[in-house]
Amino acid sequence: MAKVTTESAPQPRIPLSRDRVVRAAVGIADEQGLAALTMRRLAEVVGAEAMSLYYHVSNKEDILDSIAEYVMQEINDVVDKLDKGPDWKQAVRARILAAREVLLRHKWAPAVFETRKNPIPPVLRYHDGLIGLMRAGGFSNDLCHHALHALGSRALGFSQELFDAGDDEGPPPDLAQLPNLAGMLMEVVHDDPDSTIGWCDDQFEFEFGLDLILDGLERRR
Amino acid sequence: MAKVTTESAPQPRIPLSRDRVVRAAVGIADEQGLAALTMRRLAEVVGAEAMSLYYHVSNKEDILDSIAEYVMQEINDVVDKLDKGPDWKQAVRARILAAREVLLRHKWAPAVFETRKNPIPPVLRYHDGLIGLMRAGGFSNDLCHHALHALGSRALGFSQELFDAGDDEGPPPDLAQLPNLAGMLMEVVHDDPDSTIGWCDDQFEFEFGLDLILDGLERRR
DNA sequence: ACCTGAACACCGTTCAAGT
DNA sequence: ACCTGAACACCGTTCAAGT
Repeated sequence: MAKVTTESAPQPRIPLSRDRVVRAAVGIADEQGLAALTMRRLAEVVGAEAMSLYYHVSNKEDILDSIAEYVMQEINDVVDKLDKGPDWKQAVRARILAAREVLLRHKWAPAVFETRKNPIPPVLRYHDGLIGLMRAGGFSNDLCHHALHALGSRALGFSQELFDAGDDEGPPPDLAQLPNLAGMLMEVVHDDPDSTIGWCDDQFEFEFGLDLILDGLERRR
Repeated sequence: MAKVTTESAPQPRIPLSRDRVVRAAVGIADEQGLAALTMRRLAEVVGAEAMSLYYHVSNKEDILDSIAEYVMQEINDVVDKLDKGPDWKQAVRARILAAREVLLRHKWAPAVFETRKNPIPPVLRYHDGLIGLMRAGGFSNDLCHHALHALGSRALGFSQELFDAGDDEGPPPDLAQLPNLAGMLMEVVHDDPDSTIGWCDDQFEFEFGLDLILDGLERRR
C-alpha cells in the first residue's frame, strides 16, 4: 500500500477512479485507523473534493464494502498459493494462520467485516475453500457447517478478545475483590518475565484456541 | 426497562441523574438500536436538552462505558444465583448460557464491549467467577488463562458470526463458483425444512462450538 | 463524462449565562 | 446545584452548476 502522504502530490493529474478511491481508503485505515477514514479526508488524500467521490462510489457504505472486499481478496490470493497436502487439519490450520497474517496488516478489517450486513463475496469463496479441505478430509456436509459456525471469525484469523490487554489507563482494577483472577495473574505473569505490558502472547493463544477446535472436529469426524 | 416512549411524559418533574441517563440509554439501544443512541435523542427521551447531559456524564464514551457495565451487572446478577454443583463443565456451561440469555435481550452489547478500551470492571468479576469454577475443577492457573483466551467472547455468550445469515438484499452470490458451499447448503437446507430464511439454528451452533472448546479443555485438564 | 460550491441535516461538545 | 441557548467544528450527502 502506497504511503498516504505521498499520494497527494503536487500533480493531481491522475484521474479519479473507483479503484484509486478504494486503495486510498485502505491506506488511510491502515495508517491512521478507521476513525480517520472520512469522506473529506479521503478526498484530500486523493486530491479532490469530497463530493467528487460520489461520482465513483455510491456512498460510504459502498467504500466500506469495497475495502472489506479488498482485504479478503488479499487473503484469498495468499491462501490460494498454499499447497493442500493430505492432512486436512494441517491444511486448514495453515490456511487460517496465513489469513491471520494478512489481517494483522489490516487491524481495522475485523471491525468492518462485522458491520457488513450483506455477505462479502470473497469471504464466501474463502469458506468454499475451507469446506473443500474438510470434505476431502472426510467431513460430512453437516459437520462442515457446524465447523464453520464453531470457528466463526477464527476461520479468518482473528479472535474476539474482550479488550486490549495492553492498555493501562484509568484506575487499576481492585484485585482484592478478584481473588481467582489475582491468583492466576500472579502465577502466569511470574512464569513469563517479559511481562511488562501486553503480557499475553496473542499468537500463542490464537493457536491454542484454534487447535482446541480443530482437535474437537477431528474427534467428531 | 421502561418503554422509552412513555419516559418523555408531560411532567419532566423527575430530576435528571446519572442513573436515569444510563437507563434511558439502555432503553434506546434496546428498542431502536445503537445508531439511535445520540446525545440529542437521549436528552429528548429524558426530557431535557442535550447539553444538560454533560452535567451528569462526562461525554458519550462515558455513557457507552456505563451501559456496557449495566448489562454486565445484569449478567452477574443472574449468574451469581446459579448453583455450582460438582462438575466444572456443567457449571461453566450453565453460566455461559445464562449470560447468553441476557445478551440476547441486549443485542447491541457485544458491539459496545468491543469498542471499550479499558476493561469493564464487572467483566473482570465475571471472569473471576469462571476461573473459580475451573480451578475447583482441577485446572492449573495456566490452563485457566488459555481457556479464557480460547473462549474469548464466547465466555459471555456471544459468538462472532461473520454476517447475519438472514439478510437477503443485493444479488444472491454466484453459487456456480462455490461448488463446495453450494453442495453443503443444498444438503443442510434439505435436512431442515424450516429453511425459509435464517436457516441456521444459532443456539444449537453456539452450544456446538462451546462444547467443542469445553471438551477440549477437559482433555487438557 | 467528470468534478465542484453551496447548502442541508445531522453529529458531539464547550462555555458563558440563566435559574 | 442544575440546566440551557448559542455556537463551533465536524460528519455524510444532495443537487444544480460548472468544465
